[in-house]
Amino acid sequence: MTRRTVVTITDVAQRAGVSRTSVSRYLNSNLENLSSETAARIANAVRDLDYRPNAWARSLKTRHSGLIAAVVADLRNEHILAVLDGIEMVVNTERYSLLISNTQNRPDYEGKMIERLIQQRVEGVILQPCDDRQSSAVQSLKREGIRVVLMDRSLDILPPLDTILLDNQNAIDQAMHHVIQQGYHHVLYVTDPAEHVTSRRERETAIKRQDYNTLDVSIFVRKNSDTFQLGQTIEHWRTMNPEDHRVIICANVATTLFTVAVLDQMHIQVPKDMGLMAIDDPPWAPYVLGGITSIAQPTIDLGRTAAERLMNRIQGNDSNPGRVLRLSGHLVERGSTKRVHTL
Amino acid sequence: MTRRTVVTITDVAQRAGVSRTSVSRYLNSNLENLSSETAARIANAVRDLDYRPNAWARSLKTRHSGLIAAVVADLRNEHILAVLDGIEMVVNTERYSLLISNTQNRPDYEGKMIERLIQQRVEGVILQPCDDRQSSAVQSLKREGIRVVLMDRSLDILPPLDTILLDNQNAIDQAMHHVIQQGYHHVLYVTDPAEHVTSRRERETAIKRQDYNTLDVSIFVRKNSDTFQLGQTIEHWRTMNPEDHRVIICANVATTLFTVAVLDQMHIQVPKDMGLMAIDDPPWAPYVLGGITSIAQPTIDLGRTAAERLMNRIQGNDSNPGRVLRLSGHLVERGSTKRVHTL
DNA sequence: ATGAAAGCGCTAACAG
DNA sequence: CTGTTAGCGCTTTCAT
Repeated sequence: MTRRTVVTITDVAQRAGVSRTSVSRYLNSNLENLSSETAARIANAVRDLDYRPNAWARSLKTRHSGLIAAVVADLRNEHILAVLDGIEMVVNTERYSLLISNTQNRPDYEGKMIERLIQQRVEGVILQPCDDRQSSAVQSLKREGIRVVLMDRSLDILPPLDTILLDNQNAIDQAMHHVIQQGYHHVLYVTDPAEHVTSRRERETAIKRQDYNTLDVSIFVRKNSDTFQLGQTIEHWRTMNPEDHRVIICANVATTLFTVAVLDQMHIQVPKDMGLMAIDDPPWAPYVLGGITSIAQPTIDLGRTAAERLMNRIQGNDSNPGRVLRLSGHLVERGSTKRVHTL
Repeated sequence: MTRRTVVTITDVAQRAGVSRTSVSRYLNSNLENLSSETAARIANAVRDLDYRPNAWARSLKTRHSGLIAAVVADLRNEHILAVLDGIEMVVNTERYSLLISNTQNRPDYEGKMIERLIQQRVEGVILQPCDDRQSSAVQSLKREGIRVVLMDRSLDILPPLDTILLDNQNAIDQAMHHVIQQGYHHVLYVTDPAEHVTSRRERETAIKRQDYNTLDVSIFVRKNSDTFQLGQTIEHWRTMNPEDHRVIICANVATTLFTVAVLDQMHIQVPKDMGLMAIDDPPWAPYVLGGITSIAQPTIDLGRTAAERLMNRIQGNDSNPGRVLRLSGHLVERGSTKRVHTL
């Protein structure tokens, strides 16, 4: 093929008739120590030879790879797209490259992937941990001097790492207040298993607090992708609370889609038969069920902020202790919680 | 911090009381040339020191970085998620790491990013090109011996590269046949500017063919995110064709969402006032407008196949010429094209 | 079966 | 302002 033998800094130096040092200086914009004449000669040589510095060799010397990694729990979750976009923007602006790993919510995969990232000598990792207990991989990262920022979910670790989260407590509060304001009495909260996922746990805990004392709250935890269970639960819940002040709150995008599917199957009318709300506000929310009322997450900001925090640590002070930052969601009111038969 | 001085192969060798060569052999599973005793000693040393090989140093020697890149045109496009997921799976299985770059459909960004990837010495690139003219970056990749696979969109390049595409012609045919079968006469095709994006162009060309002679086809090209233009167009189109055999076909997810928003604003009923179809089938399609009829793309397969092709070239025969593979979409029939007032 | 030695392509003191 | 020298951490002949 056109696979010309690789051109190195030595080739450039020879062609320009200077030392490799000078070429190196030129490449790193160390122009103070270069006469404009040599600089020009080198520039030509670089152009002529179509030379590109080898990042590996450079990294080996400088201990600076220009690599950042984002380790996410579920790449199929639409929610993560905007977050990744936010990350990509920052990373790119800082002239770093972004590695992406998908752990599929499996701690064992997470460990393996982080291990590989360490060997790849990434400079920093933005991690959405899939299990709050699994901190050994993170410990390894720290031990190797790799900066870590937690995103979307946290980890029980001391000293704490920089962590960017949705203010889940606040999000649930906003949802509950809205629901109360609309005059609902019975809430069915549909969520994924909280177990060791802090975001889910925080939301569930918030839901369970007794502060919303006018509300009767039930919780449905989705075990698998079988819609039957939820259908049964909804049916039963409706029968038990026949007086129509019912609203379902979905914990995330996945459960929202899941719930909508079930309601669809059951031919349940929203908001006539019951209301529906969601945490997180995907682009299609306005057009499903006459518009789904939701608590929108600052998704891009989540990513952007996480990346900024990370870059900040990489490029300078890694000394100050990690801080937890909670970004607020905001209520987006739509048709799915408009009560119809108010009595 | 716990930032211990980095441990190298030399440390391991010393601790195990062997040479670096032996350690290297051990790491690369060159066990033929190692007594099981030394192997064990090395294994211990590795464990004790928590040693991790440095990928840069290794790459420098072996010219094998373990890095693959996916360069996509728009990371915010939901469609790309599934594709990336497919890619990630394969790449990960092959124990490579995946870099992701977002060109935001800007050829200048694309060039810069590819340039960076070359310096990063990735072994292969999966590219969704944002402009079919811009091939200089791709030429550079080839010149550096980096394998390239095109995905979703193609490029006017000779000799052709491996290319994985949706069979756009076929997708449009399926859509048109469905629409005819449902008894529609007037089609409004809503698309993004085709200019130098081959997927859009192929679809538009297919739409324009005269084979669908029972159909009257109009085309709306979305210039910006302003909904007013499309609203006007739809209004006019409806007035011109008052006899209700109208259907809108959207070229992709973005235009579908856009069109749905406009129809919503205009209080147009689907399928009562007009039908709607979409190319591509996002997860929410079943729940919008009573279910959007669509041509589902084999998104994961697109990604998976592209990655497999790439890995295949990397790991062996790069000799055979690039081939173009067109994957078929399939019709998913839903409520949005159920004609109501059939005469 | 094991080790010595020579680099991979680059940068960074240190001299001049 | 420029070049010489010595590595970064690893692999790989080539001896032994």
